[in-house]
Amino acid sequence: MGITKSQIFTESQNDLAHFFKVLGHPARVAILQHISVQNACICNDLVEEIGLAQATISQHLKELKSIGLLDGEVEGKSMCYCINMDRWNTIQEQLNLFFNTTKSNCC
Amino acid sequence: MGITKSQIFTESQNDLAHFFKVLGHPARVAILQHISVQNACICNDLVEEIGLAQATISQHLKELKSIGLLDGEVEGKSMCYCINMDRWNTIQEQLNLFFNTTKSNCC
DNA sequence: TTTTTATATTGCAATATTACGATAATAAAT
DNA sequence: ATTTATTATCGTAATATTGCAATATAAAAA
Repeated sequence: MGITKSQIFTESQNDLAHFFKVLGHPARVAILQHISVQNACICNDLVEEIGLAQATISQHLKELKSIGLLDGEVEGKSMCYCINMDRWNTIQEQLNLFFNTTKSNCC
Repeated sequence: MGITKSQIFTESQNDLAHFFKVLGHPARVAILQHISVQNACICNDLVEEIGLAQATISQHLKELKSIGLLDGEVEGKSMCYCINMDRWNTIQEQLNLFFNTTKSNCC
C-alpha cells in the first residue's frame, strides 16, 4: 500500500489537501516568509539563509511552483522567485472557505 | 536522509507546517467535512462513508486529535468525534496570520 | 573560448506516510 | 459468561518525502 486513494475523494478535497500538503513543510513556510519579509527572492540567498543544500531548496521551490504560488524570473545568472499574489489570495480564500463551511458541529 | 531538519526552523514555522501537514490529506479533509456537514461523528459511520479500512480511518483520526482539532467521546460502544471549535478557530487564525503577514513581495 | 557562478536535475540512502489485515481491548446485548 | 459490535493498536508492505552529492545546464565574466 502506501499510495493515497485519491479516486475515492472529490476533486475539491484532493485539491484542498494538496495545497495544505505543499505548505506542510517548515522549509517551504520559511521560503515564503524569506521571500516576502526579507526580500530574499534570489534562490542562492535562500540557500544561505535557510541552511539546506542547494539541491534541497531547489526541490522545495519546485513544489511551491507546482501549485502556482511562486513565479520564477531569470535575472542575469540568478533566479528571482516571487510570490504570485493572485494565486496566493485565491488559495487563502479556498482555505478560509473550508474553515468557514466546516464550522457546524454535531455534539 | 529523509528526516526533516526541524532544528534549523523556528518553533512557529514548525508548528505552522505541522498544522498544514495534518490537513494535507484528502481523507482528513473528508473526515472533517463529514463530521461537520453530515453530522457523521460516529467513527464507524466515517469508515462506511469514506471507504477506507477501519484501521486507516482510526489512524487519520489520531492525527487530527494530535493537533487538538478533534475531541473523542465514548458513546456506548461507539466513539463520537467532534470538532473542537476553539482549536478550529485558533488554527484558522494562525493560518490567516501567515497568509496576511506574508503578502508583501519583492519584485 | 575558458572559467566562474547560479540553478536544475539525477540518483540514491534514510526516513515517513499510507493502507490494511490481524488482533487486542472494551462495552453492550444475549 | 458468552457473544457481538465498535474502536485502537500492532505489524508489515508499498509508496512518498526529505536531503544531499554529483552532475548537467545556462549565463555572465575573464
